[in-house]
Amino acid sequence: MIQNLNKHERESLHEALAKSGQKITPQREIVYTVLLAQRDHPTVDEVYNRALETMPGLSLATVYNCLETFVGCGLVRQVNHERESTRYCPNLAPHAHFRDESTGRVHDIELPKEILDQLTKILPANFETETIEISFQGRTKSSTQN
Amino acid sequence: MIQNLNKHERESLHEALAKSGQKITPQREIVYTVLLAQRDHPTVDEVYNRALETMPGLSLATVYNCLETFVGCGLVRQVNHERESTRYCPNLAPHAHFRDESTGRVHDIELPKEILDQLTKILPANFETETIEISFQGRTKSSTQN
DNA sequence: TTGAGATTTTGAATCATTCTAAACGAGTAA
DNA sequence: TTACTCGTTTAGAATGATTCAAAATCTCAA
Repeated sequence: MIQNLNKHERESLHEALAKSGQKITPQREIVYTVLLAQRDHPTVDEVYNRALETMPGLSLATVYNCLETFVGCGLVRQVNHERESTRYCPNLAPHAHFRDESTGRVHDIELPKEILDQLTKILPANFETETIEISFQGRTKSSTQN
Repeated sequence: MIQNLNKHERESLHEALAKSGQKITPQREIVYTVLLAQRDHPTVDEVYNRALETMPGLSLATVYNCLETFVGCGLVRQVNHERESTRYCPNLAPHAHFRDESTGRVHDIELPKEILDQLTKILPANFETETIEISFQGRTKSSTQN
């Protein structure tokens, strides 16, 4: 079952929403809770189904809305791979993603600050970056499967 | 108007198709020609409309087919940004993409080999990469607009 | 407690992409 | 030449994730 948000988690949610002038709603709390509970980069549909267990009346559109709101206030990142359904990730530390083609799973890859710095340096001077997305695609060589 | 393929370009097309056991067709030549003629990362629809000028009967499905074929034989790369239409890019040198939010345009950014090397090093040992996608999103600070 | 404005809900609409089945075409064997 | 085979193209239908619209409901500041 899905744990409630702890004090710190609830605070960052409320803070982030307040900062961008949005309201706290049960739906938003639950969707955020679902994201934190299982950090496996779920799709909207997966979030929806997990959230339904706690709030049976919840609608899919609301999940879309909530997630969009979270992305808007920087609480959550979108993960896009090819044309697949968008996935969502509450890991705010700079990181890349590795998508395992055999399982479809997405793994977070910690991203050293130096590399990020170097990356921004390859841009022409007048290019101002807002977001950088780095995604690997490949396979994991079994044995110690992650 | 769209130039024909030069000798070298036609050769790489034929070679790539032959290597993966596929046929040379007028449609494929035209679609490839369109891609080389204007390297602005067109969407399928844009490619389709440009190609129609040369081959009025061409169908959209065929453009999808051709582009998929090219990606399959490594002649062309897909460029995905968020949920937008897939764009296509005949630049085979390793490079990243910068998407200008104000214009929607996508710019190629040359990618130094060292950075690529460093990037593959941050992966766990058993992760085998097939493709890496690096995309920046932001704005260009006018003045010397590119 | 109230009212304004934000949010949620349902179901319809959109739109890029994929699928299907029939027609076509190039190359090969007879 | 003719027939055959297979990959390709075509048109249109189908799919599926996402967005939209309008009405109902809720949140929060006053």
